[in-house]
Amino acid sequence: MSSIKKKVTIKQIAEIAGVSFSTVAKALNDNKLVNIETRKRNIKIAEELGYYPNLLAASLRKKSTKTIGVILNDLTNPYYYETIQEIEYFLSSRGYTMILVDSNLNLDTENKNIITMLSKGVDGIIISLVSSESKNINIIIENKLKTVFIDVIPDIENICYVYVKHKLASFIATEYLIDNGHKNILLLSGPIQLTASNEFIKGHSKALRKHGIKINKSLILNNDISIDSTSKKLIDLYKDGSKIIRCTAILCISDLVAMGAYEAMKELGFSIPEDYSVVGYDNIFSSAYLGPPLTTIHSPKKRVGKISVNLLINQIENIESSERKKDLEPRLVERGSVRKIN
Amino acid sequence: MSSIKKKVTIKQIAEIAGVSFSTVAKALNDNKLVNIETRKRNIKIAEELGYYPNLLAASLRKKSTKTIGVILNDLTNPYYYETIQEIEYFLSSRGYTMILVDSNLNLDTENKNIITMLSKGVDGIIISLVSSESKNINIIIENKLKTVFIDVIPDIENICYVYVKHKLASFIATEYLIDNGHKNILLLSGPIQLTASNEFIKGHSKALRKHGIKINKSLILNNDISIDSTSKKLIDLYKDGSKIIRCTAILCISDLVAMGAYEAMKELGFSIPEDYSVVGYDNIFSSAYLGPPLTTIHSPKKRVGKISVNLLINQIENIESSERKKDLEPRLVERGSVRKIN
DNA sequence: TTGTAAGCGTTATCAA
DNA sequence: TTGATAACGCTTACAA
Repeated sequence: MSSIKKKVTIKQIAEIAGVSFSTVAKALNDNKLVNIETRKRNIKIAEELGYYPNLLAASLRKKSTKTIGVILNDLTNPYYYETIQEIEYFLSSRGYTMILVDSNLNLDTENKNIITMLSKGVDGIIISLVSSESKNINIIIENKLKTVFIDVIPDIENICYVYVKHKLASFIATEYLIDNGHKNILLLSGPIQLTASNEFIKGHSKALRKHGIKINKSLILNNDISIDSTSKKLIDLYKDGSKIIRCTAILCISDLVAMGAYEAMKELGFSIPEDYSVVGYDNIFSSAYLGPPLTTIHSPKKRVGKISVNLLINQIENIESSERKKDLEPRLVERGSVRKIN
Repeated sequence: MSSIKKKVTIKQIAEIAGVSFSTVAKALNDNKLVNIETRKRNIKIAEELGYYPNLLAASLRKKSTKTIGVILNDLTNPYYYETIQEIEYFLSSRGYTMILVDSNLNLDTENKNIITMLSKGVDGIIISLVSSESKNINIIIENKLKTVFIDVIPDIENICYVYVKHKLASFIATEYLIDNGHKNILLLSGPIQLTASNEFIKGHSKALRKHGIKINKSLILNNDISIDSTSKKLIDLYKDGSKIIRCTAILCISDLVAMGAYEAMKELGFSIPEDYSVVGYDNIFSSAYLGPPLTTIHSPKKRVGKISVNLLINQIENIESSERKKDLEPRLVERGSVRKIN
């Protein structure tokens, strides 16, 4: 009320209410042991004074902050945006709040981020690791930090994770291309040190094998997952007269990469899908609106968010649930970037 | 080291080091009053034990959490993604960390979010309000919460904000369309209660007036800022035989709205820019890759993030800086969605 | 039903 | 140069 008011605490409320501050504390927590009248009166006074609890103090005492950390390996990737939205949504509906940090694909930053979460006392984290084999995993385990891994999953017993089957994604995509008559498929995978890159290649190879198509290693490329680097790569390849251009389709490990392919084709004067068919992976927000709309493998990004929150909170609140691992399946979304040939 | 270790505190370090815990505390904070040797030794022990400070305790005592709250009115809007990235980046480079919450365009949720930030003791907030006239602003002011307003700015003395001139945006866009021969421009603005919607209309009208074009109120529409609702609206309008379709250009308050226009045109069998020219506003990530690439007014989303962090931290750390208000200018980005007519 | 008091893990003041 | 101690604002046994 007064304009020079200091932050109000339970002690001040206690003074006004004429009870001890511990009674106020109980009252504000709606403790049934406190007389209903006292409770009401204290709550009323608290409201009038504009009281809000100091959660730092409470957390210090209770050893629970009701906040969880979200550590992403690359916030720049639009892939994560939908997941973040869902995480925020479900977290808040469960009474939690989110600290969001970016590791910038850097192991040291990731390490720093994990320590920060520990220091700030989060109840748990949801993390997409920079690498599935980093030492940073040890910090998590040694400190018994409750965590759900998403996107990149370390190969460790008994961890809790939500995964999307990358191998299946490229398998589906490749079969789809084959069904549409494509035999010369250029595979644009990600950085070679990324587990996901290799899995994507495996699924692709598996589909080729299944259909009796010879695997041509020169048609499998590892490159950064970004529009610009993909576009540049493709243009360079073309200018160097690579035979890669004899392919009829391009399968990309990410819609971002597919967008890079779009850019390159535009630059080179080819059109999609007339000259080259393109299939992406992720189905990010914008893919449906590209010219032409991108045929892609949908990754259930929102479900990843929702489920990871559930797994994590169940862990934290010791809610009965044997589930600790979720492998989600991607699915084909047919749009306009693939042409049937024969 | 031991597998059943409890969280290590300065007391345990003190015991091992054979000094008092307060000496350890000073040592770990690199206090020069502590003997250099003691300092080194304590730090070494801390490292060996895998110590990390309990920031809850420190914050409670120091009254600073080194975390700032980011409260967005609609996390679902891709517009915010780049801003979030920048905020995270600059915050972390200044040693701060971010709590991110979504108000879902709901005043009660916004209120709850602000209280949460207060309770969690954030050092300040960056907020895009649900409404520029909400009572929630009072909570912020009464509690002297350091804040930077972005995107929607309340009309109040002496606040700190980063703004993008919406009026200028639509002015630029309209002039550009006029320069390209368009006189019948359909303006797709946002919800009528949004200040931004009105400013967008004002800038548009100003440009029309400047060029002696009569303002036709029936060509100004208020509608939700979303792809689907825009698309639906336009299709309905067309089917109802509205004369709106006699326009030659559509100016949209957001790229999202422009995307809705794209969808509608596709559905209706019109093509852009041949049949209708379209101009957007925001220049979100995907706009450059639409078919055709969207001509739009670029909003400096990243700069909003960067500057808001600077203004906020300067406030918090009492760094000399008279700046409290920043009005950023949008600029035209010509791409392929506008046709020159005569 | 209410109150006392200890404790959460730090920081910071003052004394030794 | 180091140590004792109070304090930050709350929760929670336990006592009254």
